[in-house]
Formats: sequence, C-alpha cells, structure tokens
Amino acid sequence: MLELAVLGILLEAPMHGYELRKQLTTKLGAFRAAISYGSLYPTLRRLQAAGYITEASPEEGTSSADIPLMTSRRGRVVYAITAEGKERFAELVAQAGPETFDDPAFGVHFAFFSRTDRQTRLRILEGRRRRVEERREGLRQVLARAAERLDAYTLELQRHGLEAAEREVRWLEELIATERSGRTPGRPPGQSGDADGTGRGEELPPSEIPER
Amino acid sequence: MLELAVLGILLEAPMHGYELRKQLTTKLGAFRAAISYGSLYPTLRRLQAAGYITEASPEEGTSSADIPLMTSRRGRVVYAITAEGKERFAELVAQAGPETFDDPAFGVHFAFFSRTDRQTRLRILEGRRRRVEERREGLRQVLARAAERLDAYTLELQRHGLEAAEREVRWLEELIATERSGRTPGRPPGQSGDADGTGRGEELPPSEIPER
DNA sequence: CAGGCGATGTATCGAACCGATACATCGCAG
DNA sequence: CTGCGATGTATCGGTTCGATACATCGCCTG
Repeated sequence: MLELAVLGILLEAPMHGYELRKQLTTKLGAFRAAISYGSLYPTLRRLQAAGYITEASPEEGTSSADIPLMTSRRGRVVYAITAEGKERFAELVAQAGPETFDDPAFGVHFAFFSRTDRQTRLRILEGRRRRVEERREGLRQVLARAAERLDAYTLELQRHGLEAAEREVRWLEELIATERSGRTPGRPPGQSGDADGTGRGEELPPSEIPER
Repeated sequence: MLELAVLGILLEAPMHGYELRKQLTTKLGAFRAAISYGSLYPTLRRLQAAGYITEASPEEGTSSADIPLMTSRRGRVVYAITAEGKERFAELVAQAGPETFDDPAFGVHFAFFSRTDRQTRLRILEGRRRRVEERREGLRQVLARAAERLDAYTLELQRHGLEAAEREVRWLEELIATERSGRTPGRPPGQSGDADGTGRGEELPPSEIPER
C-alpha cells in the first residue's frame, strides 16, 4: 500500500525521504493522517531490494569540490524510480482487489487516478461504493433494531457514522456519473476547468499530466 | 487502545472471544471498520497476564455430567473483568493524552462516554476539535496555495477531505455545546428517547470518577 | 558572537495491529 | 447423511506506528 504510494510520488521526481514524506502527507492527507518514518524507511528498503527504486547520492554541486552537504556522513539520500519500478507501479495501480476498498488503500488509489485508465477507475469507485453501502446498511440495522439498548453516546456515534457513510455514497455516485459521462471531476459552476470539453480524460499514460 | 475497548465491553458482561468481537464491531463500527482476531487474542492474553481479566470456563450446564461443549478440547472460553481491570478501565477512560485524538482512539473513548465524567468528556471533545481544525486548516492551505499544481482527482480528494473535516468540526461544536448545557446528546425534535429528561447522563460511576 | 531553538534530515526499535489461514463444532436444508 | 454456513479459538508473517536518537542548518536573541 505504501509501496504504491511511494512509487507514484517518485514517478514525478526523484526525492529524498523527508520530502517524500511531506508529499505523501499532502497527497494522501485527505484519507490517511500521516505516514511515519517507521513505515517509510522500511518500505524504501524493500523497494530498493526489489529493484524498483535506486538510491543515488545527489548531484555533486556545480563545481569541482564536493561540499559535503552535512560535513561527515549522513548525506541526504535521493531515491529515484527505475524502469522496473514503473512497471510495478502500472501493475499495482491497475489491480483492484478487495483490499483496495478499505479506507487507506482506496485513498491511495484515488490519489493516482490521473494515471489510471477509466475502466479501472470505475471498477475501484464501484467497489468502494459497495463497501460503503454495506457499512451504511449495517449501521442502519443497528440503529433500527437495537437503538433502545444503546446509550445516548453510542447512538450518537452510530448516527454520525451513518451520516458520513450516506454522504460518501452520494459523493461516489457523483464521481461515477462523471466518469461515465467522460468528464473530469471538478466544480462545473465555479470555473469550467475543462478547456477542451472533448470528454477525454484518460489515455494519459506516458508520464505527464495534462490535467489543468 | 484495544485494551480500553475490551475492558469496556467486558464491563457489561462476561463474554467469549467471538461475541466480544461482534460487540466491538458494532460499538466501534462508526469510526473503525473491524477488529481482527490477530489483534483481539493477543490483547486478551496481555490483559490476562496483567490480571485485568480472568479466563473462566463457562458454567457447567445444569446437571451433574459435564457435556463437553465441543467434544474434546477447544471449549469456548469466557472472559470476565476483574476488580483490577475495573480500576484500569477507569484510569484509561479518564486520561486524554494527545494520542487520544487520532481517529480510532477518539472513537473508542467516545463510545464509552456514558462512563466518563463530564470534565473528561469536554477535554476529549475539545482536543479532538483542535485536531480536526488543524487538519482542516492544512487542507485549506493546500487548496488555496497549491490548487493549480494538483491534478483534478487529487484536488477532488482534498475537497472531500476538507468537507468532511468541516462537518466534523460542526458536529463536535454541537456536542460541546450540549455538554456545557448539561444535556445528553440525542435528537430533540424526532423522538425523545430520553425517558426522564432530567438532563442527567453522567454520574453513573460504577466505580468512582474523580472530578478533575 | 554565543548559544539556543525550530526546521530539515536519516534511521531504528519494540509493540500493536492486520489479513490470511487452519482447525473444530453446530445446526439445518436438501 | 451430507455438505455448507455460522459459530468459535487460535497463530503466523508481515506492515505500520509511536517514540526516540542523532546530526546539521539557518535564524533570532541576548
């Protein structure tokens, strides 16, 4: 899961750990809170061992003498994705197994939707919708059947959870409708960010991002 | 975290693992998805080792002969909370450290609010509110400052996250206001599930709850 | 100009937690 | 009487987290 996220970020530019973590946090910050170093560094080592990324010391300044960035040892380490890593990313981003629909994994996949083809996007959105619908139904059952046996606070918690689930289903419905119509998400009323309106929005496989 | 949850559930009745998990899932289901056995059983063993719960074989039926519940071995194991466990629960439920405000821990604490005194409830709600507000501000920064550098999907994700954060802050505000006014949460308009309406809702200290 | 302090930066350790899996029994529908 | 889904206990490997340690940088203050 972190594997996909790290590869996806490194796809845009080589980076060192600290920066990587910041990017990860803002990119995934909407669903997940933050990534800890205790997860990040092991993941980097795993990826490196598998040959998906390389560890490269940074460019040696501009002149002849290498100014030791941090006088002795502990120079900053820059990680870059390899060709195998790109393949691996494509593989991971395309697969939508059941585990893709739990909270954190869905957020990660969603964050890389601009690098995912529409078919896969739809599969993931619909899978997630089913998940959230099931959760919603479960909460409704509890509230309908067992309301009198629960204390006021537990009840309030269930109610809040139910509301959130209902809202997310609606959000997903909208996204799915948008996908089907071939558009790109974004607020139509405010500014129509859709410059061409041709309804493309996928087939952006090379590596750059045409999105506004 | 699971420790608190398990003790809280066992406080209501002795139970075996499977049932415990179900209770846990409905009680905490609004914030957390589900508890896996890979977490539950180690937690039970930890609690048992610490003396907070005891493992008791179930009542031996009604007659003289003990019908081996599951012919040979693997009888169902019933766990019950001890006096030390109750003390431990009171200790855990009262403390509102910073870690209390991340998603899962907050949900657990909230679920046991009917066993928490109002002072602590307020501290926890306000701490959570500050957390969510910070998150909300972070997302606003991203959306305001870096919107043009993000693709449409990432943007949509941030927007959804922001909306959820705003909604939760509002929810928390309401709860805090309700607490301050000495009432119990619940929908006043719909059906007043509040049988007595005396506005009590705290002071149900099975053990003791020291007011700050 | 000393020195402190917050941001940048790399890294590890123990513990918690999860997903998958194995195994066993019960009740009941076909 | 057979198979299958719910009930039930339990472990294993692996991921992730929280805390912590260590080191350098730039900047502000006394």
